[in-house]
Amino acid sequence: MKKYNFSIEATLDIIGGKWKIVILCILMMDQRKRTSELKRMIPNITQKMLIQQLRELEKDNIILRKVYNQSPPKVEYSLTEYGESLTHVIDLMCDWGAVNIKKRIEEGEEIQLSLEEHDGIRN
Amino acid sequence: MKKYNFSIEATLDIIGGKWKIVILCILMMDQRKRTSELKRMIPNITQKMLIQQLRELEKDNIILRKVYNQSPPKVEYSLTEYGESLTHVIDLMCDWGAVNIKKRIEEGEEIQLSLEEHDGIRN
DNA sequence: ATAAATTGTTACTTAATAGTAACTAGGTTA
DNA sequence: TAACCTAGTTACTATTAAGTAACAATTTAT
Repeated sequence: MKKYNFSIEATLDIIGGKWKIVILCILMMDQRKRTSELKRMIPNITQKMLIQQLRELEKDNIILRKVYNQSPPKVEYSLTEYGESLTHVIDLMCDWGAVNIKKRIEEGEEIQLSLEEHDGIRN
Repeated sequence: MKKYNFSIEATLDIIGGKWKIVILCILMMDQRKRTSELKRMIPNITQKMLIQQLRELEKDNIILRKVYNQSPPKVEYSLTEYGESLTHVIDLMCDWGAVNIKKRIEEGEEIQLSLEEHDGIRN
Protein backbone atom coordinates (compact mmCIF):
# COMPACT_ATOMS: atom_id res chain seq x y z
CA MET A 1 0.00 0.00 0.00
CA LYS A 2 1.42 3.29 -1.16
CA LYS A 3 1.67 5.84 1.64
CA TYR A 4 2.04 9.58 1.16
CA ASN A 5 2.28 12.39 3.67
CA PHE A 6 1.05 14.97 1.16
CA SER A 7 -0.60 14.64 -2.20
CA ILE A 8 2.25 16.53 -3.81
CA GLU A 9 4.33 13.40 -3.40
CA ALA A 10 2.14 11.71 -5.98
CA THR A 11 3.03 14.47 -8.43
CA LEU A 12 6.73 13.97 -7.80
CA ASP A 13 6.34 10.22 -8.17
CA ILE A 14 5.12 10.81 -11.70
CA ILE A 15 7.36 13.60 -12.96
CA GLY A 16 10.36 13.02 -10.73
CA GLY A 17 12.35 10.55 -12.81
CA LYS A 18 15.68 11.81 -14.01
CA TRP A 19 14.57 12.31 -17.64
CA LYS A 20 10.79 12.50 -17.34
CA ILE A 21 10.30 16.24 -17.25
CA VAL A 22 12.74 16.63 -20.12
CA ILE A 23 10.62 14.25 -22.18
CA LEU A 24 7.43 15.95 -21.04
CA CYS A 25 8.74 19.43 -21.83
CA ILE A 26 9.66 18.30 -25.33
CA LEU A 27 6.23 16.74 -25.87
CA MET A 28 4.61 19.91 -24.55
CA MET A 29 6.56 21.92 -27.13
CA ASP A 30 6.25 19.63 -30.10
CA GLN A 31 3.02 17.65 -29.80
CA ARG A 32 4.51 14.30 -30.80
CA LYS A 33 7.95 12.82 -31.25
CA ARG A 34 9.42 9.58 -32.49
CA THR A 35 11.72 7.59 -30.22
CA SER A 36 14.74 8.47 -32.34
CA GLU A 37 13.85 12.15 -32.34
CA LEU A 38 13.66 12.18 -28.57
CA LYS A 39 16.96 10.39 -28.39
CA ARG A 40 18.59 12.95 -30.66
CA MET A 41 17.12 15.84 -28.70
CA ILE A 42 18.36 14.50 -25.38
CA PRO A 43 22.00 13.86 -26.10
CA ASN A 44 23.01 12.22 -22.85
CA ILE A 45 20.11 9.87 -22.42
CA THR A 46 20.71 6.21 -23.12
CA GLN A 47 18.40 3.98 -25.12
CA LYS A 48 17.54 2.03 -22.01
CA MET A 49 16.71 5.07 -19.90
CA LEU A 50 14.67 6.65 -22.66
CA ILE A 51 12.50 3.59 -23.13
CA GLN A 52 12.24 3.03 -19.38
CA GLN A 53 11.05 6.56 -18.66
CA LEU A 54 8.64 6.45 -21.60
CA ARG A 55 7.18 3.18 -20.33
CA GLU A 56 6.59 4.60 -16.89
CA LEU A 57 4.94 7.74 -18.26
CA GLU A 58 2.77 5.53 -20.45
CA LYS A 59 1.83 3.30 -17.52
CA ASP A 60 0.80 6.43 -15.58
CA ASN A 61 -1.37 7.47 -18.51
CA ILE A 62 0.63 10.65 -19.10
CA ILE A 63 1.79 9.84 -22.61
CA LEU A 64 0.41 7.79 -25.49
CA ARG A 65 2.50 5.37 -27.50
CA LYS A 66 1.40 5.00 -31.08
CA VAL A 67 2.96 2.25 -33.17
CA TYR A 68 2.90 2.54 -36.94
CA ASN A 69 2.90 -0.79 -38.67
CA GLN A 70 5.94 -0.08 -40.82
CA SER A 71 9.44 -1.16 -41.29
CA PRO A 72 11.77 0.18 -40.15
CA PRO A 73 9.52 0.60 -37.14
CA LYS A 74 7.95 3.93 -36.31
CA VAL A 75 6.66 4.78 -32.86
CA GLU A 76 5.34 8.17 -31.84
CA TYR A 77 4.82 9.48 -28.34
CA SER A 78 2.43 12.26 -27.40
CA LEU A 79 0.70 13.61 -24.31
CA THR A 80 -2.61 12.09 -23.35
CA GLU A 81 -5.43 14.40 -22.36
CA TYR A 82 -4.58 13.63 -18.77
CA GLY A 83 -0.95 14.36 -19.51
CA GLU A 84 -2.00 17.77 -20.85
CA SER A 85 -3.34 18.55 -17.40
CA LEU A 86 0.25 18.70 -16.22
CA THR A 87 0.94 21.66 -18.49
CA HIS A 88 0.00 24.35 -15.97
CA VAL A 89 2.00 22.68 -13.25
CA ILE A 90 5.06 22.28 -15.44
CA ASP A 91 4.80 25.84 -16.74
CA LEU A 92 4.76 27.23 -13.22
CA MET A 93 7.66 25.03 -12.21
CA CYS A 94 9.58 26.24 -15.27
CA ASP A 95 8.94 29.83 -14.30
CA TRP A 96 10.17 29.29 -10.78
CA GLY A 97 13.18 27.39 -12.04
CA ALA A 98 14.06 30.16 -14.48
CA VAL A 99 14.10 32.68 -11.65
CA ASN A 100 16.15 30.30 -9.56
CA ILE A 101 18.73 29.87 -12.30
CA LYS A 102 18.94 33.60 -12.86
CA LYS A 103 19.48 34.08 -9.14
CA ARG A 104 22.19 31.44 -8.99
CA ILE A 105 24.00 32.86 -12.00
CA GLU A 106 23.95 36.29 -10.36
CA GLU A 107 25.53 34.67 -7.33
CA GLY A 108 28.38 33.43 -9.49
CA GLU A 109 27.34 29.84 -10.09
CA GLU A 110 27.97 28.46 -13.55
CA ILE A 111 24.85 26.99 -15.12
CA GLN A 112 24.08 26.12 -18.69
CA LEU A 113 20.63 25.73 -20.24
CA SER A 114 20.57 23.56 -23.34
CA LEU A 115 17.21 23.15 -25.00
CA GLU A 116 15.64 26.00 -26.92
CA GLU A 117 12.89 28.16 -25.52
CA HIS A 118 9.27 28.00 -26.58
CA ASP A 119 5.96 29.61 -25.65
CA GLY A 120 4.57 27.74 -22.72
CA ILE A 121 7.96 26.43 -21.76
CA ARG A 122 9.92 29.54 -21.03
CA ASN A 123 13.45 28.97 -20.05
CA MET B 1 29.36 23.32 -14.47
CA LYS B 2 25.74 22.44 -13.87
CA LYS B 3 23.88 21.68 -17.09
CA TYR B 4 20.13 21.67 -17.48
CA ASN B 5 17.95 20.99 -20.49
CA PHE B 6 15.03 22.95 -19.06
CA SER B 7 14.80 25.37 -16.19
CA ILE B 8 12.26 23.13 -14.49
CA GLU B 9 15.12 20.82 -13.63
CA ALA B 10 16.44 23.49 -11.27
CA THR B 11 13.11 23.41 -9.45
CA LEU B 12 13.27 19.65 -9.08
CA ASP B 13 16.86 19.88 -7.87
CA ILE B 14 15.65 21.97 -4.98
CA ILE B 15 12.40 20.29 -3.97
CA GLY B 16 13.14 16.79 -5.26
CA GLY B 17 14.79 15.22 -2.24
CA LYS B 18 12.86 12.41 -0.63
CA TRP B 19 11.71 14.44 2.38
CA LYS B 20 12.05 18.02 1.19
CA ILE B 21 8.50 18.69 0.08
CA VAL B 22 7.19 17.10 3.23
CA ILE B 23 9.28 19.51 5.26
CA LEU B 24 8.28 22.42 3.05
CA CYS B 25 4.58 21.56 3.23
CA ILE B 26 4.77 21.48 7.01
CA LEU B 27 6.56 24.83 7.12
CA MET B 28 3.99 26.27 4.73
CA MET B 29 1.23 25.15 7.08
CA ASP B 30 2.79 26.05 10.39
CA GLN B 31 5.18 28.99 9.90
CA ARG B 32 8.01 27.59 11.99
CA LYS B 33 8.92 24.31 13.57
CA ARG B 34 11.59 22.98 15.86
CA THR B 35 13.75 20.09 14.77
CA SER B 36 12.07 17.75 17.24
CA GLU B 37 8.61 18.82 16.11
CA LEU B 38 9.46 18.06 12.51
CA LYS B 39 10.83 14.71 13.55
CA ARG B 40 7.64 13.86 15.41
CA MET B 41 5.46 14.97 12.51
CA ILE B 42 7.37 12.86 9.99
CA PRO B 43 7.38 9.49 11.68
CA ASN B 44 9.57 7.61 9.23
CA ILE B 45 12.31 10.15 8.76
CA THR B 46 15.61 9.51 10.47
CA GLN B 47 17.60 12.10 12.37
CA LYS B 48 20.29 12.01 9.73
CA MET B 49 17.92 12.49 6.80
CA LEU B 50 16.01 15.26 8.55
CA ILE B 51 19.14 17.27 9.26
CA GLN B 52 20.54 16.55 5.80
CA GLN B 53 17.45 17.75 3.98
CA LEU B 54 17.19 20.80 6.23
CA ARG B 55 20.81 21.68 5.52
CA GLU B 56 20.28 21.48 1.77
CA LEU B 57 17.14 23.62 1.92
CA GLU B 58 19.04 26.11 4.04
CA LYS B 59 21.97 26.14 1.62
CA ASP B 60 19.51 26.86 -1.22
CA ASN B 61 18.11 29.75 0.79
CA ILE B 62 14.64 28.18 0.99
CA ILE B 63 14.51 27.89 4.77
CA LEU B 64 16.00 29.80 7.65
CA ARG B 65 17.64 28.14 10.63
CA LYS B 66 17.30 30.08 13.84
CA VAL B 67 19.31 28.95 16.84
CA TYR B 68 18.20 29.96 20.32
CA ASN B 69 21.03 30.17 22.77
CA GLN B 70 19.55 27.77 25.28
CA SER B 71 20.11 24.43 26.73
CA PRO B 72 18.75 21.97 25.91
CA PRO B 73 19.23 23.47 22.45
CA LYS B 74 16.37 24.98 20.53
CA VAL B 75 16.46 25.44 16.77
CA GLU B 76 13.59 26.66 14.68
CA TYR B 77 13.19 26.37 10.94
CA SER B 78 11.00 28.62 8.82
CA LEU B 79 10.60 29.58 5.18
CA THR B 80 12.70 32.45 3.89
CA GLU B 81 11.03 35.06 1.73
CA TYR B 82 12.48 33.29 -1.26
CA GLY B 83 11.16 30.00 0.08
CA GLU B 84 7.71 31.57 0.25
CA SER B 85 7.87 32.05 -3.50
CA LEU B 86 7.57 28.29 -3.81
CA THR B 87 4.12 28.38 -2.26
CA HIS B 88 2.20 28.81 -5.51
CA VAL B 89 4.19 26.10 -7.21
CA ILE B 90 3.72 23.66 -4.36
CA ASP B 91 0.02 24.46 -4.08
CA LEU B 92 -0.52 23.70 -7.75
CA MET B 93 1.49 20.51 -7.49
CA CYS B 94 -0.59 19.50 -4.48
CA ASP B 95 -3.78 20.10 -6.43
CA TRP B 96 -2.59 17.99 -9.33
CA GLY B 97 -1.42 15.27 -6.98
CA ALA B 98 -4.75 15.22 -5.18
CA VAL B 99 -6.55 14.62 -8.46
CA ASN B 100 -4.02 11.97 -9.39
CA ILE B 101 -4.54 10.14 -6.10
CA LYS B 102 -8.31 10.31 -6.45
CA LYS B 103 -7.99 8.88 -9.95
CA ARG B 104 -5.74 6.06 -8.83
CA ILE B 105 -8.01 5.15 -5.94
CA GLU B 106 -10.95 5.00 -8.33
CA GLU B 107 -8.90 2.62 -10.42
CA GLY B 108 -8.54 0.33 -7.43
CA GLU B 109 -5.08 1.26 -6.22
CA GLU B 110 -4.61 1.44 -2.46
CA ILE B 111 -3.15 4.75 -1.33
CA GLN B 112 -3.02 6.35 2.08
CA LEU B 113 -2.59 10.02 2.87
CA SER B 114 -1.19 10.72 6.32
CA LEU B 115 -0.79 14.39 7.23
CA GLU B 116 -3.76 16.55 7.99
CA GLU B 117 -5.21 18.98 5.51
CA HIS B 118 -4.84 22.72 5.69
CA ASP B 119 -5.80 25.78 3.66
CA GLY B 120 -3.18 26.28 1.04
CA ILE B 121 -2.07 22.69 1.21
CA ARG B 122 -5.14 20.80 0.21
CA ASN B 123 -4.75 17.09 0.24
C1' DA C 1 24.22 10.45 40.47
C1' DT C 2 21.40 8.97 36.83
C1' DA C 3 18.28 9.43 33.27
C1' DA C 4 16.08 12.14 29.82
C1' DA C 5 15.62 15.66 26.34
C1' DT C 6 17.69 18.67 22.98
C1' DT C 7 20.32 19.10 18.15
C1' DG C 8 23.54 17.22 15.76
C1' DT C 9 27.58 14.09 13.78
C1' DT C 10 29.86 9.99 12.10
C1' DA C 11 31.16 5.47 10.00
C1' DC C 12 29.03 1.99 7.83
C1' DT C 13 25.49 -0.69 5.18
C1' DT C 14 21.74 -1.25 2.07
C1' DA C 15 18.61 -0.05 -1.50
C1' DA C 16 17.38 2.44 -5.43
C1' DT C 17 18.61 4.48 -9.59
C1' DA C 18 21.22 5.04 -13.61
C1' DG C 19 24.77 3.75 -17.03
C1' DT C 20 27.35 0.27 -20.26
C1' DA C 21 27.49 -2.50 -23.89
C1' DA C 22 26.09 -6.08 -26.45
C1' DC C 23 22.16 -8.17 -28.55
C1' DT C 24 17.39 -9.06 -31.36
C1' DA C 25 14.63 -8.48 -35.48
C1' DG C 26 12.73 -6.71 -39.65
C1' DG C 27 13.56 -4.09 -43.62
C1' DT C 28 16.30 -0.75 -46.62
C1' DT C 29 20.19 0.84 -49.11
C1' DA C 30 24.65 0.44 -51.45
C1' DT D 1 25.78 -9.72 -49.28
C1' DA D 2 27.25 -6.36 -45.99
C1' DA D 3 26.24 -2.36 -43.54
C1' DC D 4 22.56 0.50 -41.62
C1' DC D 5 18.22 2.23 -39.69
C1' DT D 6 14.49 1.53 -36.55
C1' DA D 7 12.72 0.39 -31.64
C1' DG D 8 13.55 -2.25 -28.12
C1' DT D 9 15.64 -5.81 -24.62
C1' DT D 10 18.89 -7.84 -21.47
C1' DA D 11 22.64 -8.91 -18.10
C1' DC D 12 25.78 -6.59 -15.74
C1' DT D 13 28.15 -2.68 -13.32
C1' DA D 14 28.59 1.79 -11.20
C1' DT D 15 26.85 5.56 -8.83
C1' DT D 16 23.88 7.94 -5.82
C1' DA D 17 20.64 8.23 -2.27
C1' DA D 18 18.90 6.68 1.86
C1' DG D 19 18.83 3.98 6.22
C1' DT D 20 21.17 2.05 10.72
C1' DA D 21 23.04 2.68 14.87
C1' DA D 22 26.02 4.46 17.94
C1' DC D 23 28.05 8.63 19.76
C1' DA D 24 28.75 13.83 21.58
C1' DA D 25 27.55 17.81 24.46
C1' DT D 26 24.58 20.36 27.41
C1' DT D 27 21.11 21.13 30.88
C1' DT D 28 17.00 19.99 33.55
C1' DA D 29 14.31 16.69 36.21
C1' DT D 30 14.25 12.69 39.36
